[in-house]
Amino acid sequence: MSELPLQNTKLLILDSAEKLILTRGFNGFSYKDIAEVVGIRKASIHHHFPTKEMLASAFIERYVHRFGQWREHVAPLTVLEKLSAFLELFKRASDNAEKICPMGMLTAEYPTLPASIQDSLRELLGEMDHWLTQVLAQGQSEGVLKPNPAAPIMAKVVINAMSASLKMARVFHDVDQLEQVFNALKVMICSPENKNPGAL
Amino acid sequence: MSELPLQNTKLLILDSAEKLILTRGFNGFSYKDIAEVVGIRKASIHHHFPTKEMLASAFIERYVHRFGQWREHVAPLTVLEKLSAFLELFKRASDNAEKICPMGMLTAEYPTLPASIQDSLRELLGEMDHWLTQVLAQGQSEGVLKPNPAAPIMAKVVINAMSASLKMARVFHDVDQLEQVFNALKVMICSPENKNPGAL
DNA sequence: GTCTATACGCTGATAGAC
DNA sequence: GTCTATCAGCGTATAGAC
Repeated sequence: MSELPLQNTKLLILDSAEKLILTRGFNGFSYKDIAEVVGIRKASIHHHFPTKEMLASAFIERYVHRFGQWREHVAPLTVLEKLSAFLELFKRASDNAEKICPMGMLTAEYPTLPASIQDSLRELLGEMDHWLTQVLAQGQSEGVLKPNPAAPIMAKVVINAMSASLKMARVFHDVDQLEQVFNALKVMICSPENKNPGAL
Repeated sequence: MSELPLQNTKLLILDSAEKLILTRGFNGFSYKDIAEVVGIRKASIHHHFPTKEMLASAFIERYVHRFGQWREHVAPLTVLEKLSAFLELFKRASDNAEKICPMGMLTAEYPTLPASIQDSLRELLGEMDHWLTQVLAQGQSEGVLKPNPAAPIMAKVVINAMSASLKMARVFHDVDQLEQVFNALKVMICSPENKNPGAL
């Protein structure tokens, strides 16, 4: 009667791994940390995820999957609405300046990561970059965004700035920085007639 | 006759710690790694730097000091020249896409860092932010930079984008991304009459 | 599926000889 | 200043009982 979750020890492990990876990094947490959160012995974790590498793999693959779902969810929106949704994505990822995004964490740890995680990370980065590039290109062809810089580079500027802003927000306990940086980016990429702050 | 360096074991340790921190992170290297590079036993390192925390402290304080020297060095330059020098700083920090900057690495590891390192990092971030904000504000008052967004936020966009670009350049073995992102930022913040790429 | 027990390398750090 | 020897603790991971 007290155990609402039926068969989800594996899910609990994955969830706490996600939180730990996004706060402390792949090299910054151990099975002991998860065991304490989930309430089982650390040896038991190996039954669900035989190695730490497989646990991290499951995390990042779920993240890729979720991003795919999110893309479908925002597909019907306009370009400017999609950009707003993108900001919301980062704000949610921030979790009150406690976490950062997989991009910010795992690219920093990159050389120390198992090869399979490096591969999955590049896939995730590629998908995010591709999505934003497409959105920005559409905005440029519609005229709501400035024609320069070209969409692929503009996408890199936006993603990189947002990703690093998550980390700065955490260091200085200041979630507002996220929104400020985003609004600045908006000013920098939107065509003049779309710059009024209330429009987005 | 074979030993050119006179009294610099301590310096060798600090140098290799710097390289290791900027490639693998504070949590990604050990005294063993340094011992192998420098050619002494790991116990000997403690004679020069009693704790790992003190070693990291020495690294970041040297970095802050160097940034101070660099600031003096570029002081006589114009705003646009200073921005160019700033790009060069990141290109040098990249070291052929092998390293990232202290900002990118240590802000990711932030919650796992000793308090003294967290403090030094915030100091470094503050100094970089302050310098760039001043430069951008001057550029805006001179009219070479766009008046929006305001200099403090514009500085955050630029620094964040550059810092994350270092990590992307490393992941994708593509140093050119650094310069592309920088040029894009230039397009986004420079007044129209200064946009010609050859000018900077 | 979870447990206990255990393996075993690596970690930062200390003591004391040279 | 560097060495050897040693430490306690933690890391991932395995074996096998229940």
